[in-house]
Amino acid sequence: MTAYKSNPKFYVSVDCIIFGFEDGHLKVLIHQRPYEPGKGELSLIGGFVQTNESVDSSAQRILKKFTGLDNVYMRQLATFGEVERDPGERVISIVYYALIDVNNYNTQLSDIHNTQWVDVDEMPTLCFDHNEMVQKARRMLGEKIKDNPIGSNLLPQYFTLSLLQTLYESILGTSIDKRNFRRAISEKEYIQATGMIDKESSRRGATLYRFKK
Amino acid sequence: MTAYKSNPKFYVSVDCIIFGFEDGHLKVLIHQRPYEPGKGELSLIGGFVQTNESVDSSAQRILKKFTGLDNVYMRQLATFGEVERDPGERVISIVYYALIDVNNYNTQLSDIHNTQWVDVDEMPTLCFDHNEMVQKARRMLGEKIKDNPIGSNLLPQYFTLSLLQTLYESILGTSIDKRNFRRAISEKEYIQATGMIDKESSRRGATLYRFKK
DNA sequence: TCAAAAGTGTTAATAGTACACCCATGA
DNA sequence: TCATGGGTGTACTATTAACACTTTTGA
Repeated sequence: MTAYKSNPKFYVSVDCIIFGFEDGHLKVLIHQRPYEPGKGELSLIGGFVQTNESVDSSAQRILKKFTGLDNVYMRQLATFGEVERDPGERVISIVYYALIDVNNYNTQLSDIHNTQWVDVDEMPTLCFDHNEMVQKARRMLGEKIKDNPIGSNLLPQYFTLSLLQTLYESILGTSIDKRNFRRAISEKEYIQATGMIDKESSRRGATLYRFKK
Repeated sequence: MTAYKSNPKFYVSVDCIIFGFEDGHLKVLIHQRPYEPGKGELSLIGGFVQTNESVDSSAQRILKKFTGLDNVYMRQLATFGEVERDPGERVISIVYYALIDVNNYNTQLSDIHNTQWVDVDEMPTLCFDHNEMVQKARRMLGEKIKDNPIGSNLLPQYFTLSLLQTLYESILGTSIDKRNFRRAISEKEYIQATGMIDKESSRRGATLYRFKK
């Protein structure tokens, strides 16, 4: 074990890109950094890895602290390790992205931590390298949605195909032909129609779908 | 800056999965761990991140130390952060994979560090979570080769299409139809025929190709 | 003369893209 | 009655997959 002793140790942080889908737009949860350096600047949700937890657990703990949520879709994105990335001290940051349903998280916690949703297409300047992290996460999400049913994590349990299409469009940043989209979705076994009709979003009413589990 | 002080620090290591292509097989460079814990066990090439270098630079330094090579294709794979992953002390490991030409690296360094190439399809048991790292890197490589000209990093400057096909087959773990393969390759603008003929590998002789840069 | 690797086209199936109109309803 | 979003099918194009024989040459 003494062989390790000659090496330096580092602060290791976790930063989370928490995606949500609201008003037809893909959004990211951010807040004001509560301490120096960069106090008051906009920042991703983050925290430091502790000794008694794995890095993955740390990410889960942080997500729960800010949203109240457990058992969330979360994946490791990448590690950011530039020497000067944090102007205060050397911190190596391991970045995760998570997908949550904006209608189902703890808004009290949101108030406490002053979090807010910002449109991923209109990201303000964030502190440090956080904008770069968001860009990378967004590209990853675009790759994922092509063959993973990740929409289930961003949408309410029941949803119309129009809403699902809007989600795809906002993640991919493109517009999609309605008929082609509906055909493609109907071929996916993990999305199924319920008998229910949504009368909120249109006069005629739209079939509600859900993800199989 | 004092806000960070209450948090723990960690050893951070870099482990490299160095891929090479030899005798028609995809191989990984490993060696015997030179210190405890696990001294003498088989291990990926690795080392500790130092204070004066970014994590990326650290990976480059380690690669150079073991192979003598600079300017190598190397990408970050993932970070492994389980609490007990290293039985000695808590070490968070950031994993990279690299592609090198087995005919063009420093074999003196290889002797010094006792490195050896092992077939990725016949991996021995490595220490800690290193086998898991290799598996993940291999999957990543399979994804990459589908639309990146990464073969240029694993092959000599001039190569036959048969050799290129064998490379693809060993990375993807499948067999590929020769005519379909050659048509697909001929449509890629980054691979071009030279006028040269290789007379080593066959009686008839095969056209030598190269990657454009 | 024969073993060994090089080289070469066609057809079928599948996936993706483009495109426009009628329907049901509540205000 | 009309504005709003819901719902539907077909033709074209591009990509992928399956498949077998001839050529050249050194031993």
